[in-house]
Amino acid sequence: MLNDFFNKLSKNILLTEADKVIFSQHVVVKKLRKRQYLLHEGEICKHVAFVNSGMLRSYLVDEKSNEHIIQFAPEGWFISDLYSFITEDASNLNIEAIESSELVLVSRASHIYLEKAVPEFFKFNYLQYRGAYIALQKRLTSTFTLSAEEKYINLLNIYPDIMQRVPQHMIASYLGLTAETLSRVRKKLTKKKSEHS
Amino acid sequence: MLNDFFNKLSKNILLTEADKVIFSQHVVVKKLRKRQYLLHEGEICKHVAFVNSGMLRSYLVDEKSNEHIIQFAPEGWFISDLYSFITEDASNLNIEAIESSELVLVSRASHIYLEKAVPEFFKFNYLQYRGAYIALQKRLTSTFTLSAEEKYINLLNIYPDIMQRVPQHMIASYLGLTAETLSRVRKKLTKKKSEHS
DNA sequence: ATTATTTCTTGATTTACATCAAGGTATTGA
DNA sequence: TCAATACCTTGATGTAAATCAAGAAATAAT
Repeated sequence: MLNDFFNKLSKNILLTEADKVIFSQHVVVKKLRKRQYLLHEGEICKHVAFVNSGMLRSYLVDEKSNEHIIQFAPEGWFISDLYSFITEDASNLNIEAIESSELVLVSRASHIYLEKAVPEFFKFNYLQYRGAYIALQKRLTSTFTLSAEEKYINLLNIYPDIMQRVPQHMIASYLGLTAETLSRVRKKLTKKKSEHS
Repeated sequence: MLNDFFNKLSKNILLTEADKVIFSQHVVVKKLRKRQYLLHEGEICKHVAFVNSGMLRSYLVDEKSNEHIIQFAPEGWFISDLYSFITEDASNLNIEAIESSELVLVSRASHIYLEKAVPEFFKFNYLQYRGAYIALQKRLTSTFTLSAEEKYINLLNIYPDIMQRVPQHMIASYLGLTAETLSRVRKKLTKKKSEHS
């Protein structure tokens, strides 16, 4: 049940069997069917979720009720609203399963406990946050510097696997484009490709 | 010399006098005049800099040679290219003093050493990265969801102090706007204000 | 003091992308 | 298996912000 979770942690830190026992006492496994929610905006985010299988997305709905996808989380990834999780303020985000998924949930109290009880977990989170910050900075610069077409190509290069499993309008939403614009970009790209041969 | 630096750390962690001695042996104080650089793109980022006084900016230059400001760092802030600092890959960023500044520099080797020798420093960085990630996510969502005018107002609310010290074209660059657009936004806002009275 | 540089403004024009609208194609579900 | 959603495409039109251009103000430098 927790194997994938432990393997993920073990990629960056050293977990003893004793550590694993501690973890197993402080996490919960949960299943979500496609289109079920882990978090609705307005709620306090109660968990960090590790995705054992399936895929989730977190997104925000703006004034004009357009959705903006913050993150995709396929198997092997974590997802949460870290801001709400830490501050216990109401979240602006929604977290939804876009495939039927199995999750390992860590509550706020458990998260704090585990960082103390398993110092390597503290280190793991240090690395996660640092990496997430760097990745997000790249995303920000790509939204500033690239055209719609370049953003799309760039994204395909970074996450080819994820982009194959996700509907186009969600890719558009992640990139800050409309579905129509992305459709036209794709058309142009296939035309380019065929001319190339 | 290092008082501001220690005060900053002490806001989040507990530093002993012994810790301070260790720090003082592993950091370097450096001054930059206005328009001098801490980092040029293509170089490996060798330091994390704490700003004792003055202000720096980090920015990236795109294909069309437009500048995009990633970060402003006035006194009390840290600045670096974390990606390059960690991976030792060449940086895409430039870091420049926009006022004459005094910095406390921590090299990569010292950073690693200090995190081991002063566990509280490791914790400090954990908190820094986590906070930076959350702040950056807010910045990303504001670029997705807000109009030019809203972005500007939002930024003034978050960093009123910094925005008063920085030329407008740099504010524009930070927001992903042109200087002309920001100038027009500001004109419209002063008009609104005068109508209000 | 006055030249030079940087910064800001304003107008005219262009452009990338959004919006609106409507039909087509899958996929899902009783 | 047929209706209902969800998803994708295409065209026509609109628009916020970029670009181009040129001058005015402010700051800095000699």
